Amino acid sequence: MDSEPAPGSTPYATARAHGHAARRTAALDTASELLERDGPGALTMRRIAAELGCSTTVLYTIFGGKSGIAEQLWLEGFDRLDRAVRGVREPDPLARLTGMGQAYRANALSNRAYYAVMFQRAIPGFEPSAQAYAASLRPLHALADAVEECIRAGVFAPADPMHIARVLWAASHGAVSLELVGYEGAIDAEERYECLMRAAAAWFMTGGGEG
Amino acid sequence: MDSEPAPGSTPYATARAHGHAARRTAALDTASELLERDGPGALTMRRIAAELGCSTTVLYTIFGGKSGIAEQLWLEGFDRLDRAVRGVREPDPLARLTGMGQAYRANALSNRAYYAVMFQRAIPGFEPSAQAYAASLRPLHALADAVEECIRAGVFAPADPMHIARVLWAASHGAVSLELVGYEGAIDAEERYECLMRAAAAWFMTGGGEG
DNA sequence: GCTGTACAGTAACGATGTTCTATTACAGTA
DNA sequence: TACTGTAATAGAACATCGTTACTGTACAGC
Repeated sequence: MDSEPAPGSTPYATARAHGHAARRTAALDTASELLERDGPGALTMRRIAAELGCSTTVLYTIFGGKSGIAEQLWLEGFDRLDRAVRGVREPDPLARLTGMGQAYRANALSNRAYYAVMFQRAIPGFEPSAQAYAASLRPLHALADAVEECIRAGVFAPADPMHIARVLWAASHGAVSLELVGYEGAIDAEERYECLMRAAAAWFMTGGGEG
Repeated sequence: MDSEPAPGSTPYATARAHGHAARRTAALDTASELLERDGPGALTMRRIAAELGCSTTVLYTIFGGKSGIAEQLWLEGFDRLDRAVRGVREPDPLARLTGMGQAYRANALSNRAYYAVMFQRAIPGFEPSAQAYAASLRPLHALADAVEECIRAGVFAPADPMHIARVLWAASHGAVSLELVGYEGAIDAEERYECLMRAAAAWFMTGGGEG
């Protein structure tokens, strides 16, 4: 889409001039588009290469293999989630926390394919590296920060913010996961989600987080 | 399920059907063993046939394809879950409900591969049929029954039992799902799980289920 | 014993991720 | 300018997957 080579220059020259970076981002853009448009099943090395106008060999030199591409998409998915969660700017701590919950669900619903890659092992052979895993914890830390402010504001009883954040994440994830799989009908999914969030929040207000 | 030719119940037809049924259960046993031993990735038509000592053609005549086998395993997974949940025989309604939650987690932990098939789309092309989906709701109804008794006993505030059951299931599923994926460390998984269950239960005791 | 049909085994087809091989395009030198 | 070396690429090949066409075979009914 960008990085049009100068007239007369060959692909080789372009790759060399811009380093692999341009080719790399172009490949990731293609993979991302393919993932969102046709789902994880359509994410094929040959298809990425075809849409990119090169052979699959290039993908192997850049990413090492399909797992390399999968990991980048995995990271992109968590980055989107992180931006969605951190984009909630409510001044009130509890409102921010519940807003983050809604942002979590909204992000999952509008990035279903990414969510499948992140949490449903949609790309068969892929397992995230420890490095990628560590990076994926950023949204959880954002949640924990909001929880900590709730505790400081006296809205939540004193407890380990990270513990509470993990519980809240698990609740959100469970509701959204079942909704995305199409389980138990999507009709009341939003109501169910908010009910679960309220339940968890109420519990931590009364100090249940300590037991 | 059916596949009985049925027109004219000649002894040969029934004998053939019996042989058919025997091969069918043998194939499912092999598939199940393969699934549990080597994971969903090892569930291959050729491999099932090899372990069974026949060609893949047989599997296609019996199950129609890999999706047919996947659906049987899917149903078996939900059947195990159902048996685990209904096996809780606590007389006290609330104790039974929390016991069911623990049974849910225990069943998932000891049937990881099945859980992956059921909730993580571990078999790429497989989508459960509407029939299978309906059958998979049995454990949810068991949960709803326990909830209803909690309401009748005055432990839970009056509300739609199915609604509460779904929320509880979502919470359980979220915690277990993250635990199975290896997310957020498995160290405090049990504590986290119980915390979430207590939070949800407490919420419905105070009548949060109506709002 | 013969015929027809339904099933099983073999081999093939298309597609996948991955790798091997040969070619090509460029940079640096004499 | 011509040569050499290196890096990247394309294309075909390999192993595997789900699936299916073809072929033989074994059994029920006459």
